Amino acid sequence: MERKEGVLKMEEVLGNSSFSDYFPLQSIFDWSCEGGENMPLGFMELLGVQDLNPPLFDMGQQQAPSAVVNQALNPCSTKNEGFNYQPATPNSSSISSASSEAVNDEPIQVDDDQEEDQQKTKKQLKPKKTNQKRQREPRFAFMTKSEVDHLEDGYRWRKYGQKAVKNSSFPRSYYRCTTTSCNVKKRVERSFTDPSMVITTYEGQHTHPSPIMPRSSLGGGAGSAPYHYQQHPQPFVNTLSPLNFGHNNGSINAGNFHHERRFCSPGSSLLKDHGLLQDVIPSHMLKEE
DNA sequence: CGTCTTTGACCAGCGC
DNA sequence: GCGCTGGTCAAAGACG
Repeated sequence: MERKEGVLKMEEVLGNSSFSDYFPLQSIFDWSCEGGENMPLGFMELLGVQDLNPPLFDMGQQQAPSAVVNQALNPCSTKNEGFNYQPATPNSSSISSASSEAVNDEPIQVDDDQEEDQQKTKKQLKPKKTNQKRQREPRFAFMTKSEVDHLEDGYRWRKYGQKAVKNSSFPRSYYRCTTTSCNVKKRVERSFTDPSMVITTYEGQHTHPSPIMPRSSLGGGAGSAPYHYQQHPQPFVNTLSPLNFGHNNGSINAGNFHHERRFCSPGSSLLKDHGLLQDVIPSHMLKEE
C-alpha cells in the first residue's frame, strides 16, 4: 500500500485511496516538460483549450513559486491527458492532474461504447471482466477551494451515488452527465485534511457541448467569454468544463480556462497544499522512471 | 408529472 | 479464500 518516497500521497488529501496510484513528482515533471513535445495537443486538447495559452506547458520550466502546484499527468502514453488549472485567486488553489485507468490500448470509442454502456447499465451493469480489469475512461482531477461541493462546470449532472470514503469524514458523491449518450462521470469529495478543498475527478469525455453554455462562448469569441457559473459567491468556485476535451467544439470551453493557469513545480508547496491527484498512474509509467 | 436526490444494497477489484 | 473498499444500481422520496 505504500509506495511513496517523494510520492505524493493522495490519501492525505482525499482521505481515501481512490487515487490509488501515486506518482513520483519527479516523474510528473519530467513528463510535463517533455510532454510538451511528445504529446500532440496534449491534454489541452482534451480540454479543448489548446489554442488558449500555449505557454501553459511551460510549467515545467517555470517552477512557479506559487503555493499552488498544478500537475499534468499523462499516464497513458497514448491518450491520457491531464491539465492544470489554477485560479488566479491567491487564496484559492486548484490542483489538477489527469490520469487514466484506460489501460486498454483501444482508442476510446466514445460513441459506440457509450451507447452500449448506457444500454448495459440499464439492467445488468456487469462491467464484465472481459479481458482485463475494468476499463476506465481517462480521468483527471483537480482540487478547488470552494465551499460548495458540486461546482458548476457547464454541464448537467445527476447524482447517482454517495459513499463514505475511508479515512475521510466527508462522503464522496458520484455524478453522471445527464446528457443521453454521454457517460461522463465525476466524483466530488472534500479533502479531509482541508475541508475547504473540493476534489473533483472527471472521468470520460463529453460527447456534446455544454448544454448550458452560452452561445457567445460557443461561437468564436475566441473563447474569451468565460462561462460564469459563479452562482456561488465564493471566489474559489472555479468555472470550468474540463470535460469538453475530445469534443469537436472543445474550444467552447476555452473561456472557462480563462483563469490563470499555471503549472508549477511540484517540489514546492504541493505537498503542503495537499498535493495533487495522482489518480491512477499506469504502472509502466512508474517503472519508466 | 417529470426530474433529481437520497440511500441501502449489490458487485467487483484488491490486499492480506 | 476472505474481508475491505470503491463504484454503481435502483427504489423511494422530495421538489418544482
